[in-house]
Amino acid sequence: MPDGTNTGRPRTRIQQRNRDLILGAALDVFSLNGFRGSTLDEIATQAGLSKPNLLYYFPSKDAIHTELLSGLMDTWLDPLRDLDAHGDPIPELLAYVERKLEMSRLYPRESRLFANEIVQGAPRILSALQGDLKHLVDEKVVVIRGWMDTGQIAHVHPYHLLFSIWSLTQHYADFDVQVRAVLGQEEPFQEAPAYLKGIFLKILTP
Amino acid sequence: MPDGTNTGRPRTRIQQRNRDLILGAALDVFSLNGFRGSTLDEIATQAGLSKPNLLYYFPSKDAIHTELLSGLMDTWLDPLRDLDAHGDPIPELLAYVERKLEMSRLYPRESRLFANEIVQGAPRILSALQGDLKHLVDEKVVVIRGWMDTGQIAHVHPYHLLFSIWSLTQHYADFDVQVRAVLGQEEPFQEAPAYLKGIFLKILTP
DNA sequence: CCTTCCTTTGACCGGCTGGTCAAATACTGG
DNA sequence: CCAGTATTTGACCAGCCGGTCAAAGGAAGG
Repeated sequence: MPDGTNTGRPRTRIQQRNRDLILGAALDVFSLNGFRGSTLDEIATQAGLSKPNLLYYFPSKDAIHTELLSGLMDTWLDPLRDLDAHGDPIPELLAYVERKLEMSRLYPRESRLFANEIVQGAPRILSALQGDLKHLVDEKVVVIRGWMDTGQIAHVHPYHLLFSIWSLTQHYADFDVQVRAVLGQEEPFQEAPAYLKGIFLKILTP
Repeated sequence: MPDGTNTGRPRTRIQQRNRDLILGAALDVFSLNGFRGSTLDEIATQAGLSKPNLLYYFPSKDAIHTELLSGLMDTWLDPLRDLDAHGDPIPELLAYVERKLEMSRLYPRESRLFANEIVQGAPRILSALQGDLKHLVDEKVVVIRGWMDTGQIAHVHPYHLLFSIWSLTQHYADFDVQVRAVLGQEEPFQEAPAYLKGIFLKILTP
């Protein structure tokens, strides 16, 4: 019956299991090759299912990708949502940096999926970027500007400050190969938290 | 005659022109879709040539990609090479940041080509990362450590410092779509130089 | 003008692409 | 155990993929 499965039925264990298998495999493949560079055969093999079986659960390659992206968008913005306007500004921002870095460490595939999509022009999520993302950012920038105006943190361009946080934290997931090639033995995530905390403290201290 | 054209012959105007056309078109296409997501037909169309004509000048899709990457690697590392051990440390590092940011502004396609390659696991340039790149970085890190030990700049993890510079500057090329979606009207490269200069001054001041 | 070499192309190839379908198989409630 | 439904699959399709090739078209020197 599945595919879109818009009928409000509750989804059986086997449906749940196979959808999870497919989405997991698709995350592996899409995050490594981008949308156009990935094939259904590869996803099917990775998931341990046959290709027609994939298409029994999802109507198309596009649908799998869209499902992944839209499911991820929320999770990805959660750390920013949790930035508390009523918290202590500097610890609050440092905690945000830490949460974002933790996302890179725990969910590198998700980070790379986004990176691929955006590097390649964000054809499928541009509207989400201009909508949900921009609105959330605008809202939080008001908070940050407030902290700056009351002298609680240094005055820097708030949008570019957020870009810095995204860029620096996601770098450890997206450019993992390069980071490891340069570091050699050293584990990237051993020093990264302290390093980032240190530099953002300098950036934010008034 | 072309293809590999290992014969030492000087290359005619028409050969030069068509090779340039192909490499330019390939840069457009590869940087937007990654290697596997790009097709020879697309590159040929973009170059205004027929597909067999492409393959008259380059032996394979792979060869075009490799040519682009290896040609780019040097250019990409030039700003770091120019970091002068005998210069004034802080201005020297800020100038490096500026050069890297300028690269993102002027050569976003090249930046995205690298980003695609590395995000996707750097299958074709891993050895260059572990070789040329690592050696150059190791060499410059010695210089930077020297500056730290003599108290001329603040003590921070030198490798992660370089990652920061790469990450922050390349972000404006690689995530251009997202940056613009969030900023709305404002031109990213209007505020970016001053912003980055400001934060790196804070990071580096002892 | 002819010859020679460089350049361009249309037609073609086997293999892979996303996707379909009917038939076979497993699972479930009665 | 059976009926009915959910799941799985082999065979298949048209179109695209990277790449080949023989033959045609151009340029340039003698």
